[in-house]
Amino acid sequence: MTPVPNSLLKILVVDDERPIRRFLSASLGNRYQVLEAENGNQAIQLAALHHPDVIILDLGLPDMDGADVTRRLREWTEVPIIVISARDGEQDKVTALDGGADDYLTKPFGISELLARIRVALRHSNKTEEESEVFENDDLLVDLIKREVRVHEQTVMLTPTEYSILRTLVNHAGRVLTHQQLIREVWGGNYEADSHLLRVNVSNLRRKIESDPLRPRHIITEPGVGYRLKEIEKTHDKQHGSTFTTGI
Amino acid sequence: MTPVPNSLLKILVVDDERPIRRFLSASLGNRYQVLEAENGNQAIQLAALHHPDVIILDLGLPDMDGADVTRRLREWTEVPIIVISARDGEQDKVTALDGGADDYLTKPFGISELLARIRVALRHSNKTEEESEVFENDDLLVDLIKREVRVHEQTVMLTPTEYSILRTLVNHAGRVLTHQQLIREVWGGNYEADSHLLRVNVSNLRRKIESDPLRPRHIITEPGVGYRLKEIEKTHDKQHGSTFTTGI
DNA sequence: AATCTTCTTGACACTTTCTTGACGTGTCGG
DNA sequence: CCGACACGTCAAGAAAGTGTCAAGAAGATT
Repeated sequence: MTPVPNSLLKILVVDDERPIRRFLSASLGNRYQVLEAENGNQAIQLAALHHPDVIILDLGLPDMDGADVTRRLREWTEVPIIVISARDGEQDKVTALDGGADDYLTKPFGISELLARIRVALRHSNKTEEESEVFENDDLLVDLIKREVRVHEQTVMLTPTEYSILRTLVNHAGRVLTHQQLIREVWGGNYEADSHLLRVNVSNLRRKIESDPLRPRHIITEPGVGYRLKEIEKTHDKQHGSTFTTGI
Repeated sequence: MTPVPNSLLKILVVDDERPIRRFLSASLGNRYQVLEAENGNQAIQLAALHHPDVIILDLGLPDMDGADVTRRLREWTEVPIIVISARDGEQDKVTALDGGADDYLTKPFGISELLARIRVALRHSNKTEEESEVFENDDLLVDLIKREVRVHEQTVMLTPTEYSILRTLVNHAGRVLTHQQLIREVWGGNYEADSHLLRVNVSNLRRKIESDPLRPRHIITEPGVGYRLKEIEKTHDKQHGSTFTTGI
């Protein structure tokens, strides 16, 4: 499990026809790392496992509807989905786009157009990720670009899972993340929700980044809900405020 | 308390042919506020002046190339640009998309497809916007996105049940909720109707959010019926104004 | 194959929250 | 004035959630 897309960008190609898969793989293989799936279930599994940067999805799958695949994926990820289909009907396009797809190409299409639309999709996701590249609060500093975490100017080593949890919290700093949301984001969509696993990892994470793990100041527990990464404190409030809120 | 954007979203239509502008304006006018430009300079001026949420750009403009318009716009804004063009060549599409456009439609196209692609573009830009649903009345503030409750600017900690009750009341602020409705919403549909349980939790909730629990000003008891959350000022959503720079 | 790190699972102590029952208060009609 | 009724408060046991330790499993590296 590699939670961080460090080097080559990954593209998942979903199509039931082998020749088309091979053609796309060959066309994209120069620039991207290509994963292939031949049905919907395999697509969802691979997406959960590898966290691709773009998904190219053919609508005519044998086991499930393309719209179902999109919906299932959208439950836990916002990876750009480019739908390709032989059907040129306007209603098909509207259904797919409203169902969560980001683009729709009608077969046959030129490979350079597909590449250009992939670049557009990547541009979009890059933009959102760069919004919060560095998080800093008090003695904690998280650099999402360098993948570096510092406490009191000291670099600390985190395991991939720990870093993945922290990264997710940083991306939604200040907001409560439910156990489910964190588990989905860290372990993938089809993982059975076991909050115990999450608790152990949060415990380990706290031991590394909290100066007093018994009274955590960064990763706040929201009882019954999940966790929250505390943002910059207000100046006039000198007590460590009980910025808690819980709910279902 | 609707998650819908506040005012009407603005769309800038750029096309030199008047009939097409009129047609698009008529088609989009139901849902969006439409601005029209007939050349590149006008388009850039209007974009700078009105900050539209989406730009629909025809490539064949009299005064400047469509690619130039895109480039000029991209110098200062990341507003989604949907290019429409009569030219179906693949190279045209690649050039436009790599030049900063977010989508490319070949004329003639169906209006419902255009609308769907506009929704996709809006979905993308909305993703970065931090909308919050906030209920505010006097000294009480409930942020349903952050799951944060404040009284007198002080964050208070609520248990999951308490928060669930308060959230239900906020969602129907001003209206009376019967005991049955609240119990069903908080504990689930098949729960035995025991209003005593509800009373205990409301009591605990009041102790936390009412400055004088003996004379509650927010959660009003409607004898024999249920409870009501008093509202004076309606909810307000956070705007996506450029005046707010939430630095990390 | 041996070693190391990391992940996962189970057990346990601890804390918080939920639920129940008892009791007090206030209102209203007889 | 009294009883019936609905509501609010308190306290204690039950239930659920949380944090930590430790040992085995899985995977990578050498």
